[in-house]
Amino acid sequence: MGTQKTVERPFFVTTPIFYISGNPHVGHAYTSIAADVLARAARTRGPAWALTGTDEHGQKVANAAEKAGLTPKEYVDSLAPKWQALGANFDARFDDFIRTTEPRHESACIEIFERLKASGDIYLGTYEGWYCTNDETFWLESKLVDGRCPNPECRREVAWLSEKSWFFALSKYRDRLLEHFRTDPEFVRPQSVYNEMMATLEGGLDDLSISRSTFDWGIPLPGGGVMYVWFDALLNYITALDWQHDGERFRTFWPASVQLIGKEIARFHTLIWPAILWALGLEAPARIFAHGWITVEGEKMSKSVGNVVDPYALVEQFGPDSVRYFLLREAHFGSDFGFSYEKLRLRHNNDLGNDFGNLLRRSLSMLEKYRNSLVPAASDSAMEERFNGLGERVMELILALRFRDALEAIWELVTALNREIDEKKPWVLFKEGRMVELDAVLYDLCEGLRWLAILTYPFMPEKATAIYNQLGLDGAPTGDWTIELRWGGLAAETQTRPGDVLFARIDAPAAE
RNA sequence: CGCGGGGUGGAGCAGCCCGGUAGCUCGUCGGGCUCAUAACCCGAAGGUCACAGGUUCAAAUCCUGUCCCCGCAACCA
Repeated sequence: MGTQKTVERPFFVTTPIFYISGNPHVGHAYTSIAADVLARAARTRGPAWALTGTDEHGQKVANAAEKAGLTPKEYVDSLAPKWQALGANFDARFDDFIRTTEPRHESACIEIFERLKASGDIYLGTYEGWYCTNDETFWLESKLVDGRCPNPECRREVAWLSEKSWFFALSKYRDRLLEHFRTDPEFVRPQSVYNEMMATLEGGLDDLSISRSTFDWGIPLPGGGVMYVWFDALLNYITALDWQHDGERFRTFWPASVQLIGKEIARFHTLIWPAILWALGLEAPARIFAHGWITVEGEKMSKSVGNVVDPYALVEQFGPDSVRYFLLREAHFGSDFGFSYEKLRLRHNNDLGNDFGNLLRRSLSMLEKYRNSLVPAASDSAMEERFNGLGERVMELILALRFRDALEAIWELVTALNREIDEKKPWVLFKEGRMVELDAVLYDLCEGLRWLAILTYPFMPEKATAIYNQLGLDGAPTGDWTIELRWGGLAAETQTRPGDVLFARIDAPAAE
């Protein structure tokens, strides 16, 4: 089972560090939410660490800063808080947020550079290619359009340039990468990305130029030039753990359990990154998972197309938990996913409002009417047998990043409880004075809801906690599932506290 | 011959790697219930799994070919 190695040791999950220029959109939130769900689930069973951050070097940042009339440092300092706030807006709690301009990162990067230089994995060579001075970019001959810069807004003439550059001996690691891919098919997920990277590998790898000398916004290298932004960016995953001083955090959490990425950066993470780690004598991450893109009406979100969905507006209208639920329930993690407000609204109303929220409400309402809001004593229940393996199943699905399947499994319990009410008809039992039967139903409802609070917590921490509290339980449902998820865990005489509607219905916007 | 992803009941998707009753959500139709957020429960209709060949006792699933859609310069998960 591929999930084994991700659960038996301290759990470490990362998002890519976000390139700081530009604005956060739902896609960034999507990655952060997924990482948060993994971390929250993992924390119920042991130590877990979630890392995110910002990628702040490079030509584009320097250009943008200049345009804004700021130094690059001032510029990135002004933007970083916006990215830190992104996770918080969706209740994604990271244990650390690293910025690549921090001393802890830069100094570790230099040390890595020096070490690899000493070992021969980094060497001085010559970088040649067609260079567009306007874009300050090298282009492959095959990309040129009529021999000119392929950027449609540029299209200037390019010049053949050759400069001294530091190289990372990537090609040296090709065989080991091939071997690694073959022996561990779970290393890169989903399958489509694995296949594509495998094909790239089979096609051969070139050494990677890792220094730039045409601009200076980057980590300065001894002897001049700056480190290529991608090389520096990848290193964040270990510099943040205090690799440099062989810190306890590093020793505890490396190698990473799951590194989440968007599929467009798979090459860097699945080929270059492991090679760098091996060059340093470290282990590759256990798994790299590339999720799909959120598309809008069939197109990838992009600023130029103007179809970017603003994550803050979504949170404001639906709340963080509904958006979290929607993205993970509706999308097949790993495939592209078509976003629409209407789908979000329907999930919010149907799954969360009608099925789940309403279940809580009707249950606690009956308990209030018939039993003064006091939980009856537990008795034998058919629910126990049917659902006793649910926690294990859901945990396994979450750690396998099958979020949708996990939520579907949880919803089997939601449906079963709603059906239980219909079949047992507590209002009839009450009228006829069949109190033993009534108590049995009411107990199952409350206990089932307690389970649901625990199971949905990683996905919807705020609402799950609210449910937990309405059930009369204090704190948040973050306990160890193997202990908490035993039918009968809810104590008799617990005083429930029916509260507000959890997922208020949201009506469709009026037709124009 | 550039690379890759995809074409499954009205809509959106799973299943395909490891062939063997085609599954989920929404929508539609019919019924039940009244505790509840006009919510809940049950049942039904509806699919030549893009098309054509092939392999097989058996193919949505494997192989070959064809058609159509979408990504692959930049911003960027």
